[in-house]
Amino acid sequence: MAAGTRERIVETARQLFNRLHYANVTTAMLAEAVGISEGNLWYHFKTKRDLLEAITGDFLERNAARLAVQPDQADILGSYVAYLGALAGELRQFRFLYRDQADYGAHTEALNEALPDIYAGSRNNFCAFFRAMKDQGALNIDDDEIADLAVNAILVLRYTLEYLRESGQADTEGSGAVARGIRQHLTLFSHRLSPAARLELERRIDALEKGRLKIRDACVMNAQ
Amino acid sequence: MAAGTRERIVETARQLFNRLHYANVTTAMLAEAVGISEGNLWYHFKTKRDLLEAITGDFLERNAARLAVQPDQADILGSYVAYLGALAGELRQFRFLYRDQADYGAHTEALNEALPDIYAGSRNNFCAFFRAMKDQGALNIDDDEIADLAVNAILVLRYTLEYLRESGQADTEGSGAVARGIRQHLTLFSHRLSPAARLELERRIDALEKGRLKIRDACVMNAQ
DNA sequence: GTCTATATTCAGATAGAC
DNA sequence: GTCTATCTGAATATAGAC
Repeated sequence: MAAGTRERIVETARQLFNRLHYANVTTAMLAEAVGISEGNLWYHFKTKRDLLEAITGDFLERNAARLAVQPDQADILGSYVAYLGALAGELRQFRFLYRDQADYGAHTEALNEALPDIYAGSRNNFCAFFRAMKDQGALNIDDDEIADLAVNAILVLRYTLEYLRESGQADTEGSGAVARGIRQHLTLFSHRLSPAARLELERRIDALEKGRLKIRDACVMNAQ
Repeated sequence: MAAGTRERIVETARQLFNRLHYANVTTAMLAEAVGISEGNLWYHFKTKRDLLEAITGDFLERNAARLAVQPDQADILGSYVAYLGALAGELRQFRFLYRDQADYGAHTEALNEALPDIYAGSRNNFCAFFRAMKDQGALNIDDDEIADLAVNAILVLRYTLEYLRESGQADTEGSGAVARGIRQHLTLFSHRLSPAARLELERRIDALEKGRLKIRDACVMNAQ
């Protein structure tokens, strides 16, 4: 029974934080959800913030892998969609880290320091992809417009979640909110894509979502 | 000395909430900032939430006026920039109401119920402006692209503030964050504007910002 | 209307037995 | 490693004098 208590705490906390907001999840609530006593919680994590730091560490690791992605020149559109998939998973799995920043002081120093680089890295990623698309004739855009398009793409992908939540539409796991962000971001440059590239990109994004659904169904079956 | 204590509380609270986050402003802090005792605070507002409701009421009133704006067919670009100015002022003055929604439960029922309509109304406003620009030959866009452009405009204008804050850049009053959002949103459709409309829009946005600066300078002088 | 003093609540954290 | 019992501190709110 003792096996992996720490891991179960981290995993349960991440899910509860995503669902209810970091500040609204009490240690009593968390202990009950994990099925242990509060005292045991404090044995594994000296403070609630220590727990937050553990989750933040997982996030930073996964994020670093995403930022290291480069366009595959042999398959620009395929690698772009793969990148979108990685970003989408990150937004879903670490939803509260992105969302609850509004709660000043709720964040670890590590994350606060990393965020400027995370956004800068993301901008570089998108610029690299858009430039590669342009070089291959798939995207019709001026050089000096690429950086702005990258920022717009980040804004749409990242904040469609908040927009849906604020306007009363579901934004939690399984609601399809991240997928809607991906669709919406396409409207930023769809009209600048070659007809072939446009079709291909839409086809691959469909496939990405179908894949997600299959994974989700498998999880539901496993949960029985 | 008693004159307008209630108003001073509301005004001071709004500013503190904007600067520090609703949840981080304690009633003790607020009472000290206003220069009254905590007991007196409770005389004017039975609960902290009552105070929030008073501010929310001010917001909803101002917001309703903005949503009622229609494009002036005789001066589309001028009325569009005036609309942007109204939206910008709202985002600045009621910053925390937009931002701290992540703090689940921090909001009044009134605002939670109004938000879907507020976003829907804003989308309608932007659609009306873009359609008018198209009809006058200022904007080159397909009919079925207008709704998406409206959503993108809202996302950029509203969330550039969060993007700047998260990435470590100032987003508070006087930082120019809202102005940056206005600039960024222009990149969504700048390439689709006629050269004349493009120049005219940029000129008017410059003027809007200059006007703001003049107002701000005046405030600083008055504060002496 | 405004103050001082006090009460209430509850989340975060500790102590020590098992 | 896990539990039960208890403590602390901070924030919201009340009571009652002036």
